[in-house]
Amino acid sequence: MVEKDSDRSQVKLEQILTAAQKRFGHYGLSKTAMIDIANDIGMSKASLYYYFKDKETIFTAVMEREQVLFVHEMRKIIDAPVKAEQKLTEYVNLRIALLQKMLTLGKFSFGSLMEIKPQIHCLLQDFNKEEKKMIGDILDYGVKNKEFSAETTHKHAEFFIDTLLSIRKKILSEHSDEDTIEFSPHKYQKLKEQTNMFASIFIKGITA
Amino acid sequence: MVEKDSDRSQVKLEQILTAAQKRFGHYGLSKTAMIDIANDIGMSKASLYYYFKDKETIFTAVMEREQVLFVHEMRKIIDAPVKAEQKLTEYVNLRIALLQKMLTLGKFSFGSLMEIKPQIHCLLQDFNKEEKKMIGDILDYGVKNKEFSAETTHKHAEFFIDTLLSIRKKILSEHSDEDTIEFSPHKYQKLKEQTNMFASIFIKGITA
DNA sequence: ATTTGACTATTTTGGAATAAAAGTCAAAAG
DNA sequence: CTTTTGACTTTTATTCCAAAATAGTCAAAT
Repeated sequence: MVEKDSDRSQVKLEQILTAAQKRFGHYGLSKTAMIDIANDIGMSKASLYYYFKDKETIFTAVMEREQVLFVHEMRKIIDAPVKAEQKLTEYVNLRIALLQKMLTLGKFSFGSLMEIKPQIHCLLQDFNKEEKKMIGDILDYGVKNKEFSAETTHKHAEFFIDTLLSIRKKILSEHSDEDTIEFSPHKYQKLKEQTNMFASIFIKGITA
Repeated sequence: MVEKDSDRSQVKLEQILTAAQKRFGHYGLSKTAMIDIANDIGMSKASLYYYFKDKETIFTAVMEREQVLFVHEMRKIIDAPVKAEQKLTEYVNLRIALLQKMLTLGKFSFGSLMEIKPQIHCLLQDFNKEEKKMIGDILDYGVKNKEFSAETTHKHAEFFIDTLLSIRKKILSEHSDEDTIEFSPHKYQKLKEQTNMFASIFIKGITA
């Protein structure tokens, strides 16, 4: 594994992640072989292990990239001078887009993959916390603005994130014969409807 | 299969269902053999097929019993002269109790069983519709009483039921290593908290 | 510091043999 | 005619195993 962060190393790292992301996007985690990624960038398989501990770590790194990007987008929304209500709505829409990326990326079933691989599970859990923090910030901002009633914003943020996750999981797991999930336009539509409805009722429910 | 509904037949039917319910409750659907049920009531396995088409039908019948009981309880609540808000709250609590019965009964994973067995899937779908109708009635009642804002109660009822289902499924599927689900006190508590919070925010969200 | 071929270790796959349970039916019992 | 059953066939689940594929290691080379 690489220790020193030379420019040369950084380039290689990016190269690997980009190739891996393409493979994972097409074939999913399990059906992508390390040798495939290596061949794509004209490298030997063994070299990959110089840069990354194992396959799971590469996958995790790819996911993390997307998450970081998402958090950046969200921070922009959080810092924007608009009503808290609008921030929540934008979050919901942006979150669906992220889901879409994650799914086409991994072709994983929420149910199986997450529980088994500890590293990925851990990453998602951290991200979940980050999300709750962001929503908590939005709610606090809404309370400060007399937009929302001043209740336990922490609990509300947790509830908001958890429920949205529940909705996503349920809709995605419908009709899943195999362990791969296809994010059909129908599911996309349904998910959008239900999450938007949830957001709108949630907002009304906590409005001062 | 039995055609004529003699008293004698009815007694046998009940006997089978009761024995089956015990077995399913202890060992779940897949780990309960027809021969076990037959032995429990001193009958030959072949006789069971005189009364029921197949194993799945027995299981379905057992589940249906519980559902019918639940609907009766709910109708009592719906007809009671209390605020719609209270009716919704009572529904949520009663619904958790039903879930508990269903789970100890079948030890099934929502994810696997339901999709595969068409008959059970169908029963649950019908029950789902029945639930939406009941909640729709409560919402209509609430609108009539000026308790709730007069919006599309039908859509709201659907959303309410679907979201509660999502929440149940997600919490139940947490940490499920095998395909059996244990309804631990911890999960029970969590489920209660989240569904109650959802109900309370939902009610505020649609209150006039 | 980086790369790799040759290596080992682990996982997955497929298939055949086996066991277990589902489901059928003709004949018997009441 | 209704109900029951032992003996039967069919289907499904389990086990075992060998072969193939893939993950991951390491000493030597660049």
